[in-house]
Amino acid sequence: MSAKKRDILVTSGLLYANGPLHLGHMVESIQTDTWVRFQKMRGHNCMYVCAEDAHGTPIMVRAQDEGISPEELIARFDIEHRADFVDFAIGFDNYYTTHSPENRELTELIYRRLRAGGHVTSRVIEQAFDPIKEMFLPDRFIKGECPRCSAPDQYGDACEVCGATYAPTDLKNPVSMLSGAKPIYKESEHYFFKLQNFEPMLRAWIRHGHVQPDVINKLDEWFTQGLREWDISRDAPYFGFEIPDAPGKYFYVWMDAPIGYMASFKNLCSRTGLDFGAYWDKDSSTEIYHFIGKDILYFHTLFWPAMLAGANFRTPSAVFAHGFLTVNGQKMSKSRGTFITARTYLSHLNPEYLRYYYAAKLNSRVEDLDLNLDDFVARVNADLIGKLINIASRCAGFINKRFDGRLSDTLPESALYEQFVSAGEQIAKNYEAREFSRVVREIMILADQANQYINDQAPWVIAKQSGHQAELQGICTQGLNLFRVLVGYLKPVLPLTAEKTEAFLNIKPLDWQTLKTPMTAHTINVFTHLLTRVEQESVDAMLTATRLEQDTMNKDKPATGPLVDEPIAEEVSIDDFKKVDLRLARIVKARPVDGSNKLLALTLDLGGETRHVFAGIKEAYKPEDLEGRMTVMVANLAPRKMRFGVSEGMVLAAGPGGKELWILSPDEGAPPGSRVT
RNA sequence: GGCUACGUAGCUCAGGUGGUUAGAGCACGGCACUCAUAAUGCCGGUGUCGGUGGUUCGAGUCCACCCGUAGCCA
Repeated sequence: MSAKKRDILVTSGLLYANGPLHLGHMVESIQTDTWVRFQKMRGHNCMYVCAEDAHGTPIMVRAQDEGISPEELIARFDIEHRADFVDFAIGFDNYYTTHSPENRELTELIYRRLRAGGHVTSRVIEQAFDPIKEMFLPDRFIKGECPRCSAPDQYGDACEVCGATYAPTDLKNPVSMLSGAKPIYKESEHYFFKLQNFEPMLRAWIRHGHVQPDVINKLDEWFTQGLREWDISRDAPYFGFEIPDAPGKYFYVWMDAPIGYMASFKNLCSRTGLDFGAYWDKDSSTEIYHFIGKDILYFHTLFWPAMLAGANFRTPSAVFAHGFLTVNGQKMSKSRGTFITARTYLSHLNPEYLRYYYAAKLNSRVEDLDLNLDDFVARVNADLIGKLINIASRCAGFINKRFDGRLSDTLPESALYEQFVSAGEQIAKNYEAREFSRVVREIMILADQANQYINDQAPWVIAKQSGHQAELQGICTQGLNLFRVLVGYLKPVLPLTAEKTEAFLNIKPLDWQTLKTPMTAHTINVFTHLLTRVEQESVDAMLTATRLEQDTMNKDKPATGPLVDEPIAEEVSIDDFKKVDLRLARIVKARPVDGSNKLLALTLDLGGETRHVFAGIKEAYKPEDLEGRMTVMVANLAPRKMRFGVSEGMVLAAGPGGKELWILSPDEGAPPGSRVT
């Protein structure tokens, strides 16, 4: 262990002040908090700051919808988020907001320096504009049909059905999600950060151990595509900071968000007297680490270091990305009832169960982490209750009852204790490297050894023999000392259990150094429940509650579905309906149409008469699957001349279109030509 | 669609630079124990290492393609 005291600043990703925290957010907070607590236990000066991400269109729009100011909205989520973090024992040294004077000042400073350095340019671009709401629309606020596969209801940047990416101008039948109006296109001057100016600097930076090895490949891909200018401005109305010397223009939320890390730290400095410059100046020798999710690598490994370098600040020591959370092997999903919020979890389960389970599965790589709820129950109960807490539970009774809480003066097996102490260096290395799953594995191997020791010594046998009082006291003292070391090693993961243990053992807060000396000739308190088993019923109750919340939310939201997308048409009389002559037909032949990616040419047998019909169902059906099938057609529709020939009728089908289209089939037995009445 | 990563026992995961019969925990079966909110210890079986082909004396480990999962596409 290096005796040198390190100065470390740690951040985790900002939380968007637009919705509740869920168990996916907690992966990052727990990972970061565990690492920070470890550094503090090692005696380093480690500060953990974070903030609410408070700007941008979604927040502005939501506040409008709720009839409140954005400030009121972000204040509400700030309170909710803080409470969630406190209850999960996330020990921020400062939790702030990007909507702060410090952040405005720093954002303006960085912008001015970038501009002075020639790294900012401006030009007029064309952008979608909602004529009713009178505001420019982000891509995610425009929906329409995919230009490639015609899937309806797709966002302006990518199609979730076929995976195509495109510009919102490519969408067919685009509508604004805010007003339902068709967007128009308007010109506006935008400001750009010239990221490409920093390519050599960034290429060097990522090769010097500042990012994980598996991230370098991804970054190489971006370099290969070429770095492009980054649009850092948005037009009013926008909730954010106005750009200096540019009235009506605001900084894009992603511009001031990472600066929020600095602002939160600056706020901490003003409260505690820490030296801001010692951490952020260009020649700073302190360490700065950002823990983030893999989805925001681009911002943290390219834009952010480039912005800092361009504004004459130091760059981060490292960016640590983690994967996403899945629940029972699948993406968290509201419809599957696995979109579990932090608060719902907390109302049913102990936060340390989750801290332990995540730690047991986290490593230094950018890998997704699965919360398997059956495994969660089994693992927590087996490891924490069966192995760890049990050690104390099986020793404490004897010490409390037979020796009035008094531990023996020496350890009977000091070599075993020394072995536990020396294992601490490897555990520390793995903590430092964020290999928490290895940490947990190593600690559990030690816990097994402690249980073996007690089994071998059989204190319950000794207890029945007269004259072996000192031996009994020694065995239990040994067991409690091993337990104390294990809890010490797990303290970054289980701070609350560690605190209860410290109270039970009647000792000062554990750190890495104090573990090296055993606790002897000392009086402990009466053993109390340090941690209880996870009950399957609690997990079930949490899932039930999650489903209920989801149902409630769905009721509040306007329904979606075919009836909403296309309301039932105007009433007609039976005579009107009878004008349409629907007939059963057998599809005798189906073939693709040259030059059309939507149409199939169908030959239909009406039981004596043959019709040729073009049907727009090519994306939904293979021709060979249709041949021989019965279906329903409009038989008296006026023939229509098309580019590919004449269509003599129409086949009935339902669905929004594209791949989502289903033709009608009659029950078996009805002969072709039968009229539908 | 392009790119990146991942895909090992029923479950959750280990398996630097390719090398004897592929490992651990949980679960499961047997035995022991009873101090412990049944918690512990000992013994035991378990896998065509996603698929196909290739490089090699030898591949879970390297290469190609395919399938599946996740993310990114500013």
